[in-house]
Amino acid sequence: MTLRMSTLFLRTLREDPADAEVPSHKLLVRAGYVRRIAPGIYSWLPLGYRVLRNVERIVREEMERMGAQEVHFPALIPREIYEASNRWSEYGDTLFRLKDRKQADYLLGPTHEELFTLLVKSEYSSYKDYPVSLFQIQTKYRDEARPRAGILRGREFVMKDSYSFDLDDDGLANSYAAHRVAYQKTFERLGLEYRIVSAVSGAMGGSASEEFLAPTESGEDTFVQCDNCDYAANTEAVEIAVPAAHDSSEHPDPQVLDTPNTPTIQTLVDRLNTLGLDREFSAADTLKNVVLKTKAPGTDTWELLVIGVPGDREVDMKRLGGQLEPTEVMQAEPADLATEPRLVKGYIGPQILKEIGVRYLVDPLVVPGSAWVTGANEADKHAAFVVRGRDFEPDGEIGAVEIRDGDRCARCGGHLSIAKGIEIGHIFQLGRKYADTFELDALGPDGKPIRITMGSYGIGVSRAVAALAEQHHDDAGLIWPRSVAPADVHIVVAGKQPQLDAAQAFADRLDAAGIGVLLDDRTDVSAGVKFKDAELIGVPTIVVVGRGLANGEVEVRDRATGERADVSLDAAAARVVELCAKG
RNA sequence: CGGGGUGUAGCGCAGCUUGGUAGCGCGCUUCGUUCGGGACGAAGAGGUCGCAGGUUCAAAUCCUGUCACCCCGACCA
Repeated sequence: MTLRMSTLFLRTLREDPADAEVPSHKLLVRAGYVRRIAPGIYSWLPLGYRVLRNVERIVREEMERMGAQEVHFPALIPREIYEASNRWSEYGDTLFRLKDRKQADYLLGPTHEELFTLLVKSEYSSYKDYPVSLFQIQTKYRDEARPRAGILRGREFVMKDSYSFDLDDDGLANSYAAHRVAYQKTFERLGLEYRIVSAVSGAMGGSASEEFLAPTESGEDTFVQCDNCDYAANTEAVEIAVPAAHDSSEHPDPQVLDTPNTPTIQTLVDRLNTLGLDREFSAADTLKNVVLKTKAPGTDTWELLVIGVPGDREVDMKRLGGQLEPTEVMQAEPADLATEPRLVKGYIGPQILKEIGVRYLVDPLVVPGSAWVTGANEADKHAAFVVRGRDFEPDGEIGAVEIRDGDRCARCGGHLSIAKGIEIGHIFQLGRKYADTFELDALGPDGKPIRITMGSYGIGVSRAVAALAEQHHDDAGLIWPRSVAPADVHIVVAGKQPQLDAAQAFADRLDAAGIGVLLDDRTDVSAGVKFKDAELIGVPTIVVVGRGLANGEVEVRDRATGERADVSLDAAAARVVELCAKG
């Protein structure tokens, strides 16, 4: 089909919109793909909607190829359904709630586990029906605290979500693996560069969970990757290599030191090095004990928790929070500390925590048998040679330190580096949470019910458009992969009537061959404007019908590489057809 | 929720300190010239200066309140 720019509903902008920060947002607005309606809510204009539909099409094809079947649920959902899973209250402010004329409560679906589970429950009852995978491509609503970056994080967005239903864990593992492969194919076809990273499985325990991240500067997810092996993980889930355990007998007995006015690690290290202790101390020799508080789900009381990390490291609250979920964790405030007078701010050591009944977890870097300088639980005093396993025993280990560039890979010892990415997909083994909630059972061959186990899989469809724009652009504009581009070829008419006529005929010829054409047949703008617009819009191949036409030639340009070639009309047509066949 | 910033024409901005006829660029309309890298000239259309109240002879400008939006953080599949 041919889109004519003389009548296309499109207005490109010469300048970046004032409210845009990231490249995808700037370019999608400038090129006339989307327009903002409200924070995190966007309209899709003709070119943008074509890209969105192309992404949808590829996602749909790959889902169907792996055997999932498409359904479509309402976005408007009555409260009762969310009440059953307790999410009407649990979801909090992120849920869009509304009332109908009878004052009955409704919500706009932020995700659809309940509806999928209920649908399967209502239709299927025998083990012979399973396994089954269902998916939908749907508009989701989440009242995000802070929408940002255009369509990267919106309050209304398009998502493909699917669920697998299996009779046992092996079945679930198979469904999970099938989705994983389908996602790899999908993102490859979309032309998105991605990493599969291990994620925290969260409250459901032990099950596999992986995220598909598109590496880009503007991403909001931080992940860690090894430069030597293929290990990659979300910073919440990352594990880093730790030194070997020490033999605790090689350390001298603990020794209390006078360290007045040393409430911070730096002041402590400075002081240690003036004591003439026969060695140089650094922050890494100290054990920092950070007081936090936690609240288990369903309870109302906060409990103190002390985390021990090497003094040269910060505690990463995000990483910690991810592992402790669904328990909430926060920094303890002075008022919380005051409830336990034996905790002396700035001089806390783990030696007494058992005795006073405060839970103590250490980062794995605090290896068994290691000796530390740490607080002596007395103002202005620290203790040296405090040994894990001899002078204190933590209640457990938890990865708590902020990961640094250059930390070692737990698998191969290679260097880890930190990168940012956009989460474009997430697959995880949900298990029986919703099956339990809704009592989703199949009747087994022995006449006994079998509780179904589920997997949950999502692809951010509209977000993928933004991720593509982030990964595929240059200073001049967008550069779409052919698979999602709003057209296959952009024909620029640079000249008068003969050029226009020739371009029309050329467009018709390509159209007949099934090529998507964007024809710039505007007669009221200069060639320069058309070139700029073509680069901004980002169709992968540009054909200029201009002065070369006198010799029967047109110019074929590659948007990505900038390569140009003057060729005959026949050769140009053949070239375009060939390029599209490859894509 | 905390911190920072911005609201003036469709878009991007100046004007506000020191109150006195609301401006610039892009875009838009008409005519002419130009026509392969965001052309030129001429003539135009378009704004309750976020909203409300106050001070004043007079408010885009000063004061008070309020709303909205953007960015950073907290939070969040």
